[in-house]
Amino acid sequence: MAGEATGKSVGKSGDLDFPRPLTTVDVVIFAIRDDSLQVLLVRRPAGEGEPFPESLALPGGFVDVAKDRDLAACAARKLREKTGVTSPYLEQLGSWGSATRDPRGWSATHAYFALIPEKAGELAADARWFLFSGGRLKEKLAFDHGEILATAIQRLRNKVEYTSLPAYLMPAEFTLPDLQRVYEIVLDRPLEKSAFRTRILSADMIEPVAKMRRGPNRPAQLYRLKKGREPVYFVRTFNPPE
Amino acid sequence: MAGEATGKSVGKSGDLDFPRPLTTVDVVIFAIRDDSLQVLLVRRPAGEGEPFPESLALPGGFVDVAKDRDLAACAARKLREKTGVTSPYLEQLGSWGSATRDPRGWSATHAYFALIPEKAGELAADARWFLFSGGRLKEKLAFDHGEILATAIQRLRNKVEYTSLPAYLMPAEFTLPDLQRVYEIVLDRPLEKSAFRTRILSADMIEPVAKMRRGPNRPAQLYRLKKGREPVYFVRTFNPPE
DNA sequence: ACAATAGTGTCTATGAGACAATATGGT
DNA sequence: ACCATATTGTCTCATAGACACTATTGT
Repeated sequence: MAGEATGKSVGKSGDLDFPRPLTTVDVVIFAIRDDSLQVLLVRRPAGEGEPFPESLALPGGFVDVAKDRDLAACAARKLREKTGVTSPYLEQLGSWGSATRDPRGWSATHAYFALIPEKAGELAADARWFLFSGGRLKEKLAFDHGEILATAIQRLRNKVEYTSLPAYLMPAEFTLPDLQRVYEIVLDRPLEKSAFRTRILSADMIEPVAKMRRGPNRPAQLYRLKKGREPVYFVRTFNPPE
Repeated sequence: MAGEATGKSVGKSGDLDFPRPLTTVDVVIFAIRDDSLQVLLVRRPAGEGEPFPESLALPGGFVDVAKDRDLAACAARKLREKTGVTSPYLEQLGSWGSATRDPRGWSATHAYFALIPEKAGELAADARWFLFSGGRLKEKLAFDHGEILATAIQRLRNKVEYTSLPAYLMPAEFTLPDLQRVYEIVLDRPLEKSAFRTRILSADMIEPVAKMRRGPNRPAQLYRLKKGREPVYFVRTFNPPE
């Protein structure tokens, strides 16, 4: 994987004296707020030499070779710094690298995506939640972050069709109608109550707690995620997405 | 994603004078040969200062900021250099980065995986095919390439359950029993003939050519992939993988 | 005719989709 | 009693799994 002659700029064996791309990590952080899917963005600084000054961007930054053990730790650190959340659902999304995506030079970013419950920790000063109107964000993002965000949403929607991922967007205790609502928000289409309940309950992913949610109508059973934090994969998608 | 203060080693805004990780790209190349799934590996050089001298490794190497437009182009170039194949199925697998995976320092690799037909182009001198015995490779690989390879196999097996990916492992013309055999090789379990045919034929991914494969028994219809090269996603997996 | 593999049909089980029916709280 | 929502049940449909049956070649 390394050490072979790949071009003029790479010298003889063992020689590491050639230009290296910039290496960054970015995190797409999703949460359900106000009955809709929202993403956490930061405002870029306005300093001299800064690319995309004052633009909106995904939270992220350079890998710190002194501080970060590995990429996942770097992503977890950035998530923690921005949201205070320490143990969320964090999955690698992919990487984007090219000569032109950053005006400062060849750069590659490792993108992660995180799902956190609404009322998690304290938000950083420069971070704000943004919602999608019609499945799209209104504002333009710095770098290729718009593309990365679009990929993240696509991946999330896709996986929600056949996995229990939305469970990671829920508070500690929730009802089945709550969970179904989150599925519907992410998929942006209604689901059948009966089929939904059958699927979730037979997946052995949640367990009832000895409490009910009371309201102006029939109370609903409260559930919590089972210990095994692994997401569940269903053998069918929800709808034949025609 | 960049430019914020992330630690002592990162200076003030716009300052890019801090240590950068090494950036590489590695490619996991699969093909069906001799009725089994095989992967292309290279022998690492023995020069002084080379990590893992003479070990087996995935084909790959440093990103060449002068030569490579982007990561995908870099992966395609490495695939072409090793196999002569120019338009295969090439998908990003993920990235691995840490302080310790390469003894030369903090490094991050962008891993891709490729599916190519058996009798594709000319193999590079240092490259050889290796097969899995019992789903595992016998030899140890350099760096964390064993882990990357395991992830690739897992991803391939997983996707074969509900996609048409094995079609990219086929020659230009093939029969349905041929294709079923490739599914079975990758999944390492037999599939039902009838359900298999129904699924594939209703997926509208292949079309018959006006030829039959003849043998010492009933001839089989030959098919080819339809133009639209996108993989097909089925709404169910093959077996409830209990 | 026979062997061998290609291709089709039949029957059952599972789970989704549609939608009706019932249950249980607040007011 | 009535409303609103939770929860369950019924019926139909599509497709996988199992497996039997038919088709078509070479020998």
